[in-house]
Amino acid sequence: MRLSAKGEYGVRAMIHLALHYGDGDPVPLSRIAMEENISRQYLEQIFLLLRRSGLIYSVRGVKGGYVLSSPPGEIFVGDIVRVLEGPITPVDCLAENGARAEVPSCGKGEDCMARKVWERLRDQINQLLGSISLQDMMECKQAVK
Amino acid sequence: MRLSAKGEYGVRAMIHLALHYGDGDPVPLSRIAMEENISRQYLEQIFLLLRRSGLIYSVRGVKGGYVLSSPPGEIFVGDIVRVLEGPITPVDCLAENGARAEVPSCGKGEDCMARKVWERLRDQINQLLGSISLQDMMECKQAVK
DNA sequence: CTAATACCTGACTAATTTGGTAGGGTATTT
DNA sequence: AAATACCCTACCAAATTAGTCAGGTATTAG
Repeated sequence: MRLSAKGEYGVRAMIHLALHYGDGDPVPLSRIAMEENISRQYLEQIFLLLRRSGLIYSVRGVKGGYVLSSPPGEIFVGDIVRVLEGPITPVDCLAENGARAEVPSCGKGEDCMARKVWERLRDQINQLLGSISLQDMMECKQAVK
Repeated sequence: MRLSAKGEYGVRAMIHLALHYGDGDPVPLSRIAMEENISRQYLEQIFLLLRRSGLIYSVRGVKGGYVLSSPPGEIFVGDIVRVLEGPITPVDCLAENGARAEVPSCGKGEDCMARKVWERLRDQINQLLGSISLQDMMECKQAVK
């Protein structure tokens, strides 16, 4: 039940961008890497994913860098984590076949007793991560349950 | 944010034991492995951990097998997951130094904005997994929030 | 125009984790 | 004494993780 460094770094970097949102000019990756103590080349990989997902956009050239695509209030931790870590689900057996509920490897169907727990857990995690925006984090607001 | 097969198998196997709790005789591992569709030798590794943790005990010999150490109402999903997957924490920076709050690798201290999110997430997951017992799962009860 | 800055990309890699197997042992009971 | 079933160590292949390397391309300050 652990995020990888990718997700952790990604969230930190996005907070960093949020703090400079509205400054006028983009934040260079090298600066984020330095201040957040993350390898520049590794962070580039992370930003590649974030950019492709549309959460941020880039400006090339001398005074280039990265900018949030939306205001901090409209980007949620869950969005970031999903982009960097894939779908949030405690076990594979309920990953992304959605309402189909294809019979999983365990051979049990709807009557799998463990399944209900994992569903509840998944929903709670998603609900929590989907309710905290970058804005909330900047203001240290506790998200409302 | 995913459990490994170890945790998933472990919970399934423990539910299996719960269903036979009070039967009088222990459930052989080979039967659980077969009915749950898990490799016997892999399940042995899992049961080794569960036994050492005290959640189950074993009976050797011909009609041997495994038995829950406590009634199903007193064993919680969180206990099982913690034994098999280690402490439940979304990121390492808040793993198990407890109240010490040693300054983590990111170099930031208390004022790390991401940290609060991870703490909340950790607490919610722990609370949920700590509130669902094997008994609840057998009865398909939804744990009370 | 050109040098510097900064993004962009693919390939590679060492270490760790994961999900097992193999092959034996040991205790107990029928 | 033979069968059952737990016990334990060691090994392994594949995947993942957390990066590094070595370049490329776009833009702009001067």
